Amino acid sequence: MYRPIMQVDFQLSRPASEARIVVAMSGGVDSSVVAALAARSGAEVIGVTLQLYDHGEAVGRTKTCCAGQDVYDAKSVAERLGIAHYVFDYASHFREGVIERFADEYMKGRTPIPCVSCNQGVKFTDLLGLARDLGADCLATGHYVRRAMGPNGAELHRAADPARDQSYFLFATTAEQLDYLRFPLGDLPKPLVRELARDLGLLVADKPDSQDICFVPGGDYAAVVKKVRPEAAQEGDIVDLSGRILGRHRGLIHFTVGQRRGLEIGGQPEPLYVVRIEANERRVVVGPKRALAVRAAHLSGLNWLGEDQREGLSAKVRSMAKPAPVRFDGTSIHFETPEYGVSPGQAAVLYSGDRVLGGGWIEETVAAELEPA
RNA sequence: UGGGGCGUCGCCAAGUGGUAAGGCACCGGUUUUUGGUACCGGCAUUCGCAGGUUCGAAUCCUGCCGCCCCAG
Repeated sequence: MYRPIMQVDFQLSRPASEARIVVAMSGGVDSSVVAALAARSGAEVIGVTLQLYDHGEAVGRTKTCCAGQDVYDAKSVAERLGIAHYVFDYASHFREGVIERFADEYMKGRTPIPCVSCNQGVKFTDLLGLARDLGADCLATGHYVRRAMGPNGAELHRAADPARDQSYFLFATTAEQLDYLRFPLGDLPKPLVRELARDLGLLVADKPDSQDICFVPGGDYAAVVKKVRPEAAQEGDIVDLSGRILGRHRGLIHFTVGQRRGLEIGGQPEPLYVVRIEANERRVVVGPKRALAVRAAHLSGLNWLGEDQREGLSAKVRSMAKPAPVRFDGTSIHFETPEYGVSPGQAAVLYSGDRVLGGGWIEETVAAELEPA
């Protein structure tokens, strides 16, 4: 039976037959399909996989990206597609730019987003530079996000499938990087991508989606942080909003603002949540849910992709949240209704409809004045 | 060693004769390319211990143990 092979537009500035596309291949389903789609486009395709870390004995696991098994999978896919494929060792870059930074943020009482650091550094700086060196017209990745051409150049938009949207992790992408990047999966629902993978006979078609932090094998990120920064395991007090000591904790790494579980403090009439983390005192401050309400957040490291728009915006303070209406004054976002669980170190990404206008890192938050219950 | 009170799951706590609520914590699952959140499920055959009364007690009686308060 004839099965139509989907064609996607790689938005090239010259005929595909003359173009060269570098595809970032993690070894997963998504980037494998991107490679396949690129190959179908008629352009010369070069698959590149970055070796970012090595789990050693953990090799063989299939839930993480860029480990031994994944490099092998990427290579196999490239072979089947008949495209060139290179593997580069960026482990030391990754360790410095992502893993150590991740640990240091926790040490400061903040909650990092390693995926953003990785996109900013290893992927969109190192790998992107590599693609340019290889003379490619663009670098294509498997991110679920859309790149659309607007009056002022390339724009970043949320994925068509809101359930898969990864725009949150790409807010720090600069206009220059965006100009060179391509995200062929942004318009496709995930099930279709898997279907394509099967139709193409890719052996990774049924590989499980990646989840958790890629460089943390068993989900125990605290163990990884302790390995890099042993001092991360220092104990401290857990206090309530008035400073009363309620208990002890086994290291700031285990906590993030808005967190409920793991405090091990019982006998309370209502659940306690981490309200803030005082790194210098190694203190975790907890309180009732209403104490988490935040009405504004101060941002740093702003990256702006849009025009100077400040009204009618919405913001996401975590990847899988529905954008909340906000006002932006240039450095802070002000929520129309209180937002909960806003943690320093996380990102605030600003949208105008489906378009990503930019975003920044949450430095500090302003508590909403709520009536005591 | 006079008086009073209390002892129910890790914590808080209902339940005073009819065969153990609930909350917190904890555990598991779902969701998720960050951390979290949320949701779903699990969680005392047993009520400080030992006897007794009763068809039947965590609930009544007796003794013992432990803790608290007042008075010393």
